[in-house]
Amino acid sequence: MEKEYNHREIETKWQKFWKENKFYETKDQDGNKPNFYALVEFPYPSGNLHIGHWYAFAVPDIFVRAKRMGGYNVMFPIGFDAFGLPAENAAIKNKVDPRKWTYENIAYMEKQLQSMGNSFDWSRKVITSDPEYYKWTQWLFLKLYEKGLAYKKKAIVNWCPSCNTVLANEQVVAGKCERCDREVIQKDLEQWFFKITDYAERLLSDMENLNWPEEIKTAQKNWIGKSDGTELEFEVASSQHLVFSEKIKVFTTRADTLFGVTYLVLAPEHPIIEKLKSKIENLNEVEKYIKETKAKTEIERTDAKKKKTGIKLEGIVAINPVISGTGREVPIFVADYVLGNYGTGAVMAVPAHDERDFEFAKKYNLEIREVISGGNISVESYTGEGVLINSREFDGINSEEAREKITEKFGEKVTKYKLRDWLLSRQRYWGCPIPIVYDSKGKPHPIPEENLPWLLPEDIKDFAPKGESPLGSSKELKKRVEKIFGSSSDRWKPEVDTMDTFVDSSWYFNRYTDSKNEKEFANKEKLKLWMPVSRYSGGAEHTNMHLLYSRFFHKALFDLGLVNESEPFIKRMNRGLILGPDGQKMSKSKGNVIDPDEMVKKVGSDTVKMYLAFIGPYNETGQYPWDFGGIVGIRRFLERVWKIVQKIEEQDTKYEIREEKSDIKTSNSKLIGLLHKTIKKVTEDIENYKFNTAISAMMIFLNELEHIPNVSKTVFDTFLKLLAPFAPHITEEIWTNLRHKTSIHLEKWPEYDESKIKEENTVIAIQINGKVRGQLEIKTEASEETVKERALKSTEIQKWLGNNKPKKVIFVPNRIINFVI
RNA sequence: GCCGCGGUGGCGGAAUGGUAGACGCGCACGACUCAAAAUCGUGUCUCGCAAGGGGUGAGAGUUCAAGUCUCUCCCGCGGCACCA
Repeated sequence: MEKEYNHREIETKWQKFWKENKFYETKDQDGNKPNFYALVEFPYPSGNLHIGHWYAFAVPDIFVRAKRMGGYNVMFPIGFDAFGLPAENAAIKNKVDPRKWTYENIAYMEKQLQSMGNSFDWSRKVITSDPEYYKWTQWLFLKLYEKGLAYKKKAIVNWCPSCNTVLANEQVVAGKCERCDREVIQKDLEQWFFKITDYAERLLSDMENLNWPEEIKTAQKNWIGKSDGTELEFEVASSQHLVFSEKIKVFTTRADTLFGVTYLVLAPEHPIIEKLKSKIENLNEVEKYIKETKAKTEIERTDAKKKKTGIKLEGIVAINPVISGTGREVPIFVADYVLGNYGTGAVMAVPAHDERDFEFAKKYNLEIREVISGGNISVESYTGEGVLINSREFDGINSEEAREKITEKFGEKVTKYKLRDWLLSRQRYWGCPIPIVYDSKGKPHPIPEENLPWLLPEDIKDFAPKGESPLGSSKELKKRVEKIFGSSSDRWKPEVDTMDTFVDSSWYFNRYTDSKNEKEFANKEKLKLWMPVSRYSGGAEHTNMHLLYSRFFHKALFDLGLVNESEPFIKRMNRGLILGPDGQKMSKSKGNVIDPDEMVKKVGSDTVKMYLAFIGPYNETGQYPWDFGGIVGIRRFLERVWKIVQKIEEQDTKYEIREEKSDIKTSNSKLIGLLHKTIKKVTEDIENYKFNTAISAMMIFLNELEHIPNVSKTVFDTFLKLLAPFAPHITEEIWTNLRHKTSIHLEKWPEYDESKIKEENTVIAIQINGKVRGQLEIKTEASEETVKERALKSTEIQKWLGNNKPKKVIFVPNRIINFVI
């Protein structure tokens, strides 16, 4: 074996070997091995692999390799989430075809990914911008459309007046356009939506069965934002007490405060304003207020810190259904702090028991009527619960009971969610075309299935957004529509928007199970073999978007009978973030970017991968700064492993004849014990994604191994197998050098023997009143009596005890004996 | 404001309620060397010559025993944010 650890040579060699021998192409079934589906979020082909990709892919590969050695038939697929804005921006900036830009990036990144030495199954690769893929995105869209889960409606969207385009919520930063810093405005547009709100309850309740970190579950819970409450109707009357037929429905979670209502507030977009137009005496001012509200961005409008504004509707009043006589008629306001898209768009205001209403009432000098005791409403609102007062027959009962009784008598029990429908239309070129055409009346019709994939037209020169999707300028698309639906002038119009890329990524994990199927998005039997995903690793930023969208999509497919289960991901792990050496987020402008290619060249892929695994616990979403010093520690470790092999090889030639027998003799039992302890620790830590402590256990073992004169080959072989998932190249090289005929990665994962972990002697701490006063080395599993006897003999302990007799003795086997005096 | 996560050496981080600081980095000293690097060895929370004392954001509590459990507070990070 070579004296020097030449990582470049070794890594290239084995990567080639694994590839040529199709090592990681997974069969759908392999003997009686159980299938295991390990998934990582597929990357966007930005053009360059950064350290974050390494952290996202190389570290879970440790788990995957260990699982494979552990006897599972593991599928670990990879692909590209290839549609999206950056390609289009590059196209506009550099006048290149987004298609060309994307596919060149993919080719380059694939090469970079190869250098990682991951055990990816490339044969199942999916690229979301391939027509073979997006054909099925479109097909699934149409299935959802048929079921009424995809629909079109007018909606208010974020619009950047200088970029001339719709922005996704995440592209709006503090009310400004992410790219040009221009103030974002609101615009009314016809848009496609998925009816995710229909699934709110199931998305919420099905979380119980998911083995996901609690933090993700609570984040999704908050996002869905369920609240149980009551809907109540208020009649509307003129100031002359003439009751109109229109009523105002309000939603409240505090029906117990109904007697404290002193006014109603409508959202500016509430339809009743239009209906009662002729009755409103100050209509001009009201319309002016509404217009002003619309000019505001949603961010501005929903800023809770902003002072509340509103305007009273003169000439009309609302009637509190529970009050007769004074206080029965209450004024109605329009105010932008009430949202049109939540609840009923109208609220009953109870200033005594709601902070916002209190603030508003103070400003406009409105009545504050206390109905729940317990607070001091002359100072501030009291939002807690309590006993009802000023509420007639409900006086004296508590809030909870009152809510039920009042709801039963005057209203209706309802549940509301904060979750909004998923807006999927994008006025963009580089996305999956929405397979819809419109007839002369503007009614949408699906593209017939035989015409899928509904191709993204290629005759577009200008990708710059002009307010309408670039697809609108395609002659080819128009012709295609005419060909299918008839050429009688321009009666039929194609949909020109494309889909949000989150649609592409909401079902890709299904496609991996059957990525080449031309007849189905995935065969149901194949799906059954792999789905649901056994373990999904990814970034915390996807908690409320990708993960929620995917869950919704999968449930919809389940209801359509297309998949076999209603949840796609059994277990989810969120990883942390790698920061620059300065502890800041890596960014070109800060100049703190670590280039993985460069690092790999310098120290090798095994070292980079292992360092990332060592940097901190992978099962927590911490932030870990890159440390050049830290990585040399790992490199040193691998070099020491390399070196110790030379020692074994020397011995091996010396003891060639009794090669396999020499092991037990030359290894002392202490080392064997440590080996089994190490197997246990590494096995368990890998399962829990605590790779950092697994590595430290292997370091401890190596430290010990280096101090043993004769290193047994089988002991070392076992150690090497533990290391194999962490450092696949170097271990493969050493393994063959040790004259093994087959790959180390096809070896069986070592098993530990609990009985061998126990050492002969254990050091027990002797405490007096909980303070350590001495130590005692004694036979493992020694009884309390023995330990006590030996401990009390110690002069040190005698000194501390003096004439005191222990009142109490606490004994924890193999750990501690504590004398309480 | 609400929700979630966290706060341990010079640094990244270890610790089923049971000897805090494993492992790695850094640093110091030593060996090897003409010398340096690399490598190897020893040491490295803190005060103290020592015996011993103190120490896991602050304060209280439970316990024979608290980094770990409970309460109050402070700080940092992430998410949501007028959701009635």
